[in-house]
Amino acid sequence: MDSQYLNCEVNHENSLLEKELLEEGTAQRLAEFFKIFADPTRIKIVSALFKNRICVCDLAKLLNMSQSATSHQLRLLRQARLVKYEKIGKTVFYSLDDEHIENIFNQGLEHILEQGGASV
Amino acid sequence: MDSQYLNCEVNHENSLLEKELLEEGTAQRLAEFFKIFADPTRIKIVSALFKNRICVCDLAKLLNMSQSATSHQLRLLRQARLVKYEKIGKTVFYSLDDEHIENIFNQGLEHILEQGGASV
DNA sequence: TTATCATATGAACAATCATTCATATAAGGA
DNA sequence: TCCTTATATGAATGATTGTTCATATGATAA
Repeated sequence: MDSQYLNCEVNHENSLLEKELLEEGTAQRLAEFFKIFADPTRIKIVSALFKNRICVCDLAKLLNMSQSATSHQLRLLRQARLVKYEKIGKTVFYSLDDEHIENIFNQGLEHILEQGGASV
Repeated sequence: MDSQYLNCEVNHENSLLEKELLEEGTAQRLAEFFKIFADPTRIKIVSALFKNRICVCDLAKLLNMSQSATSHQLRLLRQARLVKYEKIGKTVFYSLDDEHIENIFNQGLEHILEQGGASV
């Protein structure tokens, strides 16, 4: 680890590689963002909110999960500003709050559908 | 947990909600897919491969990471079929192998750039 | 062959994370 | 007021994951 330069024995003209690498902070934030989609429960929540405004207790029943688990996941989605909520009486309704979600979600879906049974 | 139906005391006309929920298997595969983008190291690898074909040792230096760690991450990307490789002599060159990556990646990037400093 | 370089991989470990359990808040109804 | 309903959240726990370390494979050079 003494050289700053790219230097396999093989010499591949890579002098401008460093410029193409995402900087640390950006990579971190981007990873944080994708982490939100990296869980089946949250994926299902997002898919449920796609066409509906849903309260927590209905969502919990729909997911067949505890109210607590559902609420914890909604908190993550809230903190990432992917959902917004609206309190009416005792009930809190959640809905989507980002235009990119639909695109990213669908592209991911397209990907896994095309791939067929290509998991390892 | 005795009722299968959506039944807050509040009645919100939700009778068709169940159809909108992604089924378990799909949600799981989609989450698996996004999990690959959910790590800064892999994000950086993908960003580096965007415009280049790179060998493992150069990539390790570029990331300032050990050869082993780099190789482990490349294995995940390989298993997800997001990268392909080409062995030339001792050297293995990796490159991107999916058309959706660029779109998903850029949409994510757009998202975090728009958001500014909106982390919680 | 023996040595070295490039890469891959199993095991171990620390860190992160999703869920559960218990409890808290806050709104209505009796 | 007291009780119930809807939601939120801190702490604990089991599972998952990224990295390191040690080692293995496979190719080239001497």
